[in-house]
Amino acid sequence: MPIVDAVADIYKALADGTRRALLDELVERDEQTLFELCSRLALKHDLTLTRQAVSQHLDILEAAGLVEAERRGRYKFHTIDTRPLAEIAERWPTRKADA
Amino acid sequence: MPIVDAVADIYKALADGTRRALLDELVERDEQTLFELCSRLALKHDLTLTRQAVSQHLDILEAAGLVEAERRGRYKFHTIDTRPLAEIAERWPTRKADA
DNA sequence: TTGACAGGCAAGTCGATGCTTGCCTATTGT
DNA sequence: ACAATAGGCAAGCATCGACTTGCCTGTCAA
Repeated sequence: MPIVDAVADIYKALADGTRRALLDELVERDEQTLFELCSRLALKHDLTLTRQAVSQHLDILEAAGLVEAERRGRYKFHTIDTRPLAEIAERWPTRKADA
Repeated sequence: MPIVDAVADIYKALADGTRRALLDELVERDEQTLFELCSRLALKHDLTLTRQAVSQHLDILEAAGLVEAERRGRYKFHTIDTRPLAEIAERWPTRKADA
C-alpha cells in the first residue's frame, strides 16, 4: 500500500465518531478485547452497536496504523498507536486567521 | 451548534483528499479566490473539478472553522485557520505501541 | 468430547456524500 | 446600459460507508 493511501486512511479513520470513541477508550487502557470495547462503548458513550460493527471499526483503525492487534489464545488484544497522528499537526503549520 | 458537533465537523472536513489539498494550497498562500483555488487544484494536484464542487468543499471547510471567507466586491477571499487542528493532537496523548 | 465463549466472514440494506448540470444573482468595466 | 466576470442555489445521480443479519472457525474448561 502506497504511503499516500495510508495517510488518507488515517483521516478517514478519524472521520467516524465511534472510532474516535474507541481511540478514547484505548488511550485510557491498553490491551482491550473486542467484547470489552463493546461494553465500554455502550456504557460510557451510549453507543449500542453489534459486535461486528465494532470489529469492523477496529479493522479500519488497524489499517490506518492507529491500532495494533495481537491474538493470544481465544482473545485478541487491541492497543492504540498515536504516532501517525503527529503527521496531522505537522502538515498545516500554525497560522492564525486574524492577527 | 454544539461544540461536539463542531468538533466532529473538523474530522469530517479532513476526511476528503480534495479538501486536504485545498488546505495545502491555503497554507502556501492566503486570500485566494474560488477561481484561483480551482486552477491550482487542477495544475498542482491533477484534480479537475467543477467550480461548484470546489465551492462546496470550501463551504464544508468554513463550517468546520478551518477556513475563513471574506467577500470584497466581486471576489471572495479564503484564508486558512489552523487553530482547530490543535485539538486533534491533544485529544490522544502520545503513547507508543511498543516500548 | 462437547458446550460455551471470543472472534471472523460475507452479503445486503440504507442513508450520507461528492460531483455534476442548469440556472440565477451580484459586481465591474467600457 | 450591457456584457463579462465571480460566485450562489438547488436538484439529481451514483458511489461509498456504517450497520445488521446469518452463519462459520477457533479456543478453553468441565
